Amino acid sequence: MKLVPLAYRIRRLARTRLGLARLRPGQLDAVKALSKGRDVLVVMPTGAGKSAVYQLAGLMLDGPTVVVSPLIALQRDQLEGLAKHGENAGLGAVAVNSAQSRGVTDDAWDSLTAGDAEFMFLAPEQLANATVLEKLSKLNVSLLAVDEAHCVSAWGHDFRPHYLRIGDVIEALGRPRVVALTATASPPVRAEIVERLKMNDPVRIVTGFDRPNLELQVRRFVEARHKEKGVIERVASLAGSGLVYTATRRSTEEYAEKLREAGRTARAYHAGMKAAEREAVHAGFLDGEIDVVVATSAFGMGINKADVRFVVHADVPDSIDSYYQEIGRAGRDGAPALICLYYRPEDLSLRKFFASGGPDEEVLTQVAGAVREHTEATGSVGATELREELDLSATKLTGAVNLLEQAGAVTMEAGSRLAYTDVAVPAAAAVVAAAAVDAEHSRMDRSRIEMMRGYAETTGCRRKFLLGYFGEELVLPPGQEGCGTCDTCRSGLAAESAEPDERAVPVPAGAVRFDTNDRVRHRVWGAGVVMSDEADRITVLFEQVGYRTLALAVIAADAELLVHED
DNA sequence: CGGCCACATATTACTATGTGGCCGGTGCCGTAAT
Repeated sequence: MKLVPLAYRIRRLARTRLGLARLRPGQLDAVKALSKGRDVLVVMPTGAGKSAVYQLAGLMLDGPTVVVSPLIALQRDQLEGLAKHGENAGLGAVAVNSAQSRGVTDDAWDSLTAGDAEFMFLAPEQLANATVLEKLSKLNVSLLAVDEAHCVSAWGHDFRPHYLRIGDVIEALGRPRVVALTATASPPVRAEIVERLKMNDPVRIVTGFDRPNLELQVRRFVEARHKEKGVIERVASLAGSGLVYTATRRSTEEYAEKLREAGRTARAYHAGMKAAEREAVHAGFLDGEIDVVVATSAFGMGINKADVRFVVHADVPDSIDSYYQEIGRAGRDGAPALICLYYRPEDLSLRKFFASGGPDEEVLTQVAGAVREHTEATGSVGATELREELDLSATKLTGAVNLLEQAGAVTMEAGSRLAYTDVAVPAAAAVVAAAAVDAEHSRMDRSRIEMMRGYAETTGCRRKFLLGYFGEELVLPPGQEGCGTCDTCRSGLAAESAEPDERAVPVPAGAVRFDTNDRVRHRVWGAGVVMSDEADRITVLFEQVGYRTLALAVIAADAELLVHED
């Protein structure tokens, strides 16, 4: 056999099958690593060609590729994208979901089994279906791609708990290669994706987060009505099309109406609207008929419009991760775009309410008790059997099982059978342990909200703050401090606050320095990583308690409080 | 946690302020009723 270099074969496939003349370095590295049998985590901006990574790797590896995708609408887009290249290119793709007829689903399985289709798209919930899993396990799946992989962390804990079960599915399928792809993931989110998907020492390909064409601004308000007025007047005056994000469905409708009165073709968008109406707004925005969409976080994934000129937030989102996702929809054509957050500290309270979540203790008690009884009687219980017995929705049951499993009280065995780890432990103790796991997660969520407060209230360079959150340093020409294009840099506030403030408690000259990405240990909060360092404070992400900001003066006054690790 | 609504009360005829209760985001799935 003639030895053809891997990179050459990949490039040839890209050219002949996908019609891609060139591959970006990250794409090629990812496909190479997958072809050699490695797992890969890809963090790349939208439009950089994440899809091509799993498409090429899927073609390189023998056996079908399963793509886990959060929305059926996204699955359709991907199918259409592949269909463009024609089935003859070996790119046959099918989907399995509840929105299509039984016949279409049967055909999908047939063409996958016959080898006519290489790719199967499905939502994580499908993988909880025993029939689906059984069919897949007979097909020698060679690659499992998790698209929009940040959903594992963002949705897995409560909203869509099946995201936390994908790791078990991967093992049940005999450990195919795994590729996780997302545009936005801070270091802790990356770590969580790798852990939850049980990825095996993955190659991490992370391209830069900086978007220099986005001008970053924050406007702070005391009165709610002043903030609303500010948003309306600003958006009414901006050129081009854009997005306004709000926290509630109701306020999307209110802002949209006021913006229409102010002369814009604005429409609301939220998950409470009828599907046809949502599609109409989406389509109208893409073709330019609608120039402003006022939306909850429902509007976003799969929106591919290059010339979005502004993203205005009328309410603060729940994390910098979400914020970065939402503002990242602006200026994809590379031309300047305006990003402005209209901020009131009180608006954080709604986010705290959503973060407080908390497990349904009654459900936890039911599930823990039932699994324990079954384990005593027969050793284990099937998930479907348990769901019918307790009359719970799949989502509720999975959420409870996830927590009990993380607490070590319940174990998932082969064939998705559940077993109680130690029947000597009463169910009530398992419930307490599971609630503690959930409380830890809520603490992490609240600390992420605090980071959002930090961004809104910082007097330093906002771009530096955002990049620091994603573990990246702002690279500037020598002598230049700050990006120069965010509001604090333009006003001189960032430069001013970078100078030591003589009114502040002085930091002793000989004090230990902490730099971004240093590993540290706090006497009370344990191990962590420094996420950002400013003139008088640092922010640390602690493994147990999440993000905390510490004043340098306080650290300096107590040499044992925070120390370097290693 | 904070905003909004309905309703009550107070002040004085159409409005102003206070109080208690309730609500608030993201999407799969599968099944029942047309």
